[in-house]
Amino acid sequence: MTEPTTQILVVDDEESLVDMVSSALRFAGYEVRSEQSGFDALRAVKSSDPDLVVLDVNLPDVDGFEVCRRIRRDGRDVPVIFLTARDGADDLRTGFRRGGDDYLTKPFSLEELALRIEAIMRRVRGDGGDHHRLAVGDLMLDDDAHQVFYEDDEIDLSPTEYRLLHYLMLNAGRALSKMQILDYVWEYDFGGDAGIVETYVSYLRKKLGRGADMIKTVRGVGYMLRRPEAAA
Amino acid sequence: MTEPTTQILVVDDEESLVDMVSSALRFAGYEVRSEQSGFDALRAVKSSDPDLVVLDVNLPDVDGFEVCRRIRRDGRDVPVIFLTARDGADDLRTGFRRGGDDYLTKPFSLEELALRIEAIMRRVRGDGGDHHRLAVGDLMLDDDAHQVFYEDDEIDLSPTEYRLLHYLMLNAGRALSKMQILDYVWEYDFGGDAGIVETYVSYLRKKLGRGADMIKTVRGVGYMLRRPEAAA
DNA sequence: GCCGATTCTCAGCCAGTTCTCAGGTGACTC
DNA sequence: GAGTCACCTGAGAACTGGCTGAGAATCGGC
Repeated sequence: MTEPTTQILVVDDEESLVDMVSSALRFAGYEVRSEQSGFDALRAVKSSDPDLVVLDVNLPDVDGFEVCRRIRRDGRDVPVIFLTARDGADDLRTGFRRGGDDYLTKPFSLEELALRIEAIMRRVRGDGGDHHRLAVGDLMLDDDAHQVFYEDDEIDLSPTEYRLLHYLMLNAGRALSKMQILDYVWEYDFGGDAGIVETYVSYLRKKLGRGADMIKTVRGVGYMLRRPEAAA
Repeated sequence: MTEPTTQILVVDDEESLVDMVSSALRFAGYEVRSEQSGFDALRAVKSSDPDLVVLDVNLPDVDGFEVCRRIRRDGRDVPVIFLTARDGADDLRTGFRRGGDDYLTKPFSLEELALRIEAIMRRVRGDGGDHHRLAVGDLMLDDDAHQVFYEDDEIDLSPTEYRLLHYLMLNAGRALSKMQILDYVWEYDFGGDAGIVETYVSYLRKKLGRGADMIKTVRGVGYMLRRPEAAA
């Protein structure tokens, strides 16, 4: 968590997406640079030598694969996360899943992107061996097993519930607005309203049983996961 | 698992294949170096003295057999795994299966390659005496005999089922995505869709009988083999 | 070359999941 | 203490992902 800042290059021609992703990653503690075309991306890789590249496949000039190929040809094995449209991903699978690379189909949630980046950085740093766990009070989230425990009882969560809890745990002791949660946990093109966060918090609390009040409602703001001694 | 790192040299002129194999082996804990031509390979063997060579037969300059012959002539008996195209392999089969060597016809699965490498390294290290086994809960996989037992009952598996179970057991307690499984257990040029993983999990569960629920479905993610006491 | 085993595709079914909505409840304001 | 507002939660509709049986295609052993 306190390693030297990781530099990420984000490449996509949709400006709003670049903005969103960039600010989320900056917030997560990464140093971010962005470009909107293939050629600019290549130039940026050469000049700033990033630790990871988030690369859209559909770019106006050179496509993402070609950009990646050229990066590799220059002898850089920086990991790349490709962003692709939902359809057609299957055909591409074998082509670009290699060298520590990964891909994400649009639309994705920022939580998902953050998870992939973390996983890749862990792999690159070579600490793939030990389990990656997150604990707050009696709550424990095992990210490798995708399991959650409360006082050693396993709690079965749906994917969305899991992402929500993960986000809350990452920000334990900090109040998060419903909008913030919506932006992070849901796919970025989600059209509905923030009320759905309430519904999912309700689901979570029900499943947490006695641990339900670990999720504190911050009236007029949003929610917060209580740290055991945050009361002080 | 904690022996001094094994150095592997991967030689193939197809860049994407080299990338894929290299990263898979690195992930499996090997130290990997790669070359794309016969001469470069010979030079690399001399300079880095690898513990094992994965060698494509069809190279642009010198062919794989010749490379192997020259390595031997220099007095090195480093084991070699040849990669060959599917056709024509038959004639060669008897020819080069000797001296700790092995071969694999393209396309192969990464799981298969990993199994061969493991087997050879075991042979070379001389611990052929004791059986090489993998156990998770009441499941036991005997890699030498290629047999699987659940509570001492032998379970008869097809080759693909075996590779799948082996991969799951290697990663017990960790959720694996269907894509990850597909990439590792199936041949790398498999064109079909990830749904086939579901089918094979279904086969496995049927054969496992009472042990069926050791394979947990992680909805939205993939599958995981349950460890008996994952809480530790 | 035949036959059984194996691999793979496909489609229907079902359970779990996502999301919307609306009535209820509790908290804060004046 | 009445009104208002934010939040909670149950019900249910629509959808999705995963399971499995059936069958076609292929492989491999004899």
